Amino acid sequence: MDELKDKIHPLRKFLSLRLSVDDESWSRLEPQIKQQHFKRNDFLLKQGEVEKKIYFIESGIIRYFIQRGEDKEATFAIIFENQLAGAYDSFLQQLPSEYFVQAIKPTVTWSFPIEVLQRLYMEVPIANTIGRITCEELFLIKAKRELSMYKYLPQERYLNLFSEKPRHIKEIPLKYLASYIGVTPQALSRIRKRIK
Amino acid sequence: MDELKDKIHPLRKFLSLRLSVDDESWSRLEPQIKQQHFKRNDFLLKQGEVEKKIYFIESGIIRYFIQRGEDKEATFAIIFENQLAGAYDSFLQQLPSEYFVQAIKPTVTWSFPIEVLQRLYMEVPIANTIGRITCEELFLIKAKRELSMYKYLPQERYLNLFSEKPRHIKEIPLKYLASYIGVTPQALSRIRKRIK
DNA sequence: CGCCGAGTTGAACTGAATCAAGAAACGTGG
DNA sequence: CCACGTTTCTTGATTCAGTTCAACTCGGCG
Repeated sequence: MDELKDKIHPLRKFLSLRLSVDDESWSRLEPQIKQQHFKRNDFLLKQGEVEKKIYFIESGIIRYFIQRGEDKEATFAIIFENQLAGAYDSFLQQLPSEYFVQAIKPTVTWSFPIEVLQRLYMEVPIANTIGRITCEELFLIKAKRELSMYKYLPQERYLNLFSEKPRHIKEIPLKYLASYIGVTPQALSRIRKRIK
Repeated sequence: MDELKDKIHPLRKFLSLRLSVDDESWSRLEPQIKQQHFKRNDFLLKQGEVEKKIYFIESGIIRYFIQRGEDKEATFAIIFENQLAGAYDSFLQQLPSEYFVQAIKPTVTWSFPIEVLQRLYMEVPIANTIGRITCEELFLIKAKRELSMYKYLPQERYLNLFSEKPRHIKEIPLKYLASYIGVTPQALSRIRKRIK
């Protein structure tokens, strides 16, 4: 029990790298944050649902995908531990999500519900800054990915991902990776053979 | 002169649609905001430069593009009047931009320098909220575009743009539109013929 | 042991890029 | 305001990377 108390909260660690979080503020935030566990293939959110939470990924991997036609899907984002996740566009507008958010391996998250966040904006000055930082973080991820889609070819994107997340890449089924870098599983299989 | 005084500032109008801006706060912000004019093909920012400002587009059209190889370029964003612009990723990180930001017709902007914004975060409570709203706005644009790239075919993207911005689309050279939609100018030319 | 999903490999097809050339539009200076 | 030159757009022919379809292998799990 004492060990748990001493261990710094992973979300606090994440926030502390981006802004200064004093004990007073943290003690107001901390009780609002709930842990959730997801099994492989569990959904954090399905298409048509409205996102009510922002998730911080303590461990695991999340993918975002949309459905095209009856049986095809396109994975357009993959999020790893120590990143923020959730259908943030649905969250901001409180409109139904056009895509799915799914764990692709067992995943542990910490999340704020939206009502809590909005109340905190009023009550705790730092919350507003957290809101801004959160959004900036998510913006940068999207901007980076957008650029990589324009700057690099599929095989280059694969190699980039490989050098950025060598440890994780093995845990992601090839079919999701393929979709993420913008080709069919067959094409990625051939890319792999070519570069090996 | 009196007419000018009475006319509501276009940026204030923009902000008021998203949060309440009292006269007191506005009077602190207003003197910090500078108008700038750009001619056709002027650059708001070039690759390698660090973005120091956030722009609000009063009128005109802006495109974002990266250079590939020696002579090829890819337009990945087009921004119209009453939207925010600038290399926001470069701005947030204060790192050199990987892309260019350019006016494709005569354009009038209002902009905050970054130092002012950061000072305002401390001094004017509402500034923090403006920072958040700004970021949310820019995030939603990116998220929307990302989805449209996955959900729709190039000709559908063209038609969507057409129905969203019929007035503006004529003012954008086809080669930029083509790139934005994700095809070559030749291919877009053929799409046009096909749907007409 | 046999099934099923995932990955690999092969062959044929296809849609868009590229190469090339001509037509139209644009703007710049005389 | 016209004439020339440059840029943009269109159209055609060719090429090619990646998709699709299909068969086969591999590995985990009931």
